[in-house]
Amino acid sequence: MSPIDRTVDRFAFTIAAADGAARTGSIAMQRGGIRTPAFMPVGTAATVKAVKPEGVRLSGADILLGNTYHLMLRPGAERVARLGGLHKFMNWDRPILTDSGGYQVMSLGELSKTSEQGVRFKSHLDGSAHMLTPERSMEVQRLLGADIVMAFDECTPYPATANLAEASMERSMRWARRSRDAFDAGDDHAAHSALFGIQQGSMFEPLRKRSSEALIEIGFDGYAVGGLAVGEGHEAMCGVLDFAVAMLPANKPRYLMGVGKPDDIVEAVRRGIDMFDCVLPTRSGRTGQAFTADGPINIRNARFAEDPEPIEIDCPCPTCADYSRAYVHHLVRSGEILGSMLMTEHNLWFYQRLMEGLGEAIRDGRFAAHASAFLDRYRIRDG
RNA sequence: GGAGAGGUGGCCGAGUGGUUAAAGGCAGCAGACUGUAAAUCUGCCCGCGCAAGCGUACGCUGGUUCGAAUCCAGCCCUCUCCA
Repeated sequence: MSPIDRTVDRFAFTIAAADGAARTGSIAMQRGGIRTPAFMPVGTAATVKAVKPEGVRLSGADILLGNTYHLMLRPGAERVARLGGLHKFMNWDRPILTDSGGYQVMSLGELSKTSEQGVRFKSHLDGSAHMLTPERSMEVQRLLGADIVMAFDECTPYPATANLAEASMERSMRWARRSRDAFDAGDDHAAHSALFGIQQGSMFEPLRKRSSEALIEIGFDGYAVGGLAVGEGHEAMCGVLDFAVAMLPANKPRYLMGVGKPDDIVEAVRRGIDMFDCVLPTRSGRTGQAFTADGPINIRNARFAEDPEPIEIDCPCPTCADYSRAYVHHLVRSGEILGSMLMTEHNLWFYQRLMEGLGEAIRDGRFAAHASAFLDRYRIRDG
């Protein structure tokens, strides 16, 4: 059984150091601490694809992400609960954050129908009908045993007109209220887990502002920025973060959902974001893209066929310790499972090292220099 | 020796008179991937050319036809079965 240490605070965020708007610290939770800025690997279906939980932990991750919608359909939240909860089920005893299904409102748009009550999904697996409401999303996340529960929202599609963005945001705020109420009714679960609200408002500053005020009024343990990295591009996203982050309480963790590429993360930390999740290191690993300090490379490219060097020189990850680009190139091209495993492992280590480097720089008061050095090097493509 | 089947672009494999530089798959060369409907998707893929286009091309050689990968004749080769 996953250890829950009830002598530890349910949820305590401490900022150890700040440099400009960037900050570093930790979140204490009963299943373990979370160092910030944090990157959470995505384990949608109760698995970070192609890596065992022990491998995820070795990369340096303190927390990972699971998904309400996917787990509700398969294997089913009640089944996971009968089996002792998600931590025990997947053999990860540290904190887990579960997304509420809000992203699937957008990504499965053609299979869903939204109303004030909630969202009716047609399962992408078998076409069966399912209803996800704020109340049901809270219940599913409680059954899973999530440590950080996300309010049920709608990830507003991009681009959205001001009118549509406003209507979508306002409904997400009503759902945030219902999420809060339903979460608080979950007694024992609520006693050792945390609830985050999600800011929406698309690209519009007044909407982001109103969303923030609504969330703060309700009160959450942490605040997420949602509805970004949905096609607007790096510059536009940074433009929104310029005003959106400061609208959220400085003494609570701020989580930028679904982000991102390494340069997105650097820019978001610069603006005061503490937590991230993204499928990129895992998905790209499976599709042949490896992240390096000199920018991403596609390991399938012919130029790596006889390259005896590791994916990234000086990388301390287990893949780079023992395997050459030529070998991984061969595995990925051959469709061998080990190729996905080695690539994913490297990318997860890269992301965790990125976060560590940012935290260190903040502690040392040299964030700006560190960020520009990183970005300069990252944007020069590896030759 | 007899009977039958067949030879198409790097490979496999559609195509039986014009809309075919020739479907599709694989391999190859690149690109994309952001709260995972993803071990996925997209583009290119005979030569020269930015392009229009030109040149080559469906075993080989001839022929029929306005027009042939497709029809005819001969030849070469492969496979299966029977002796």
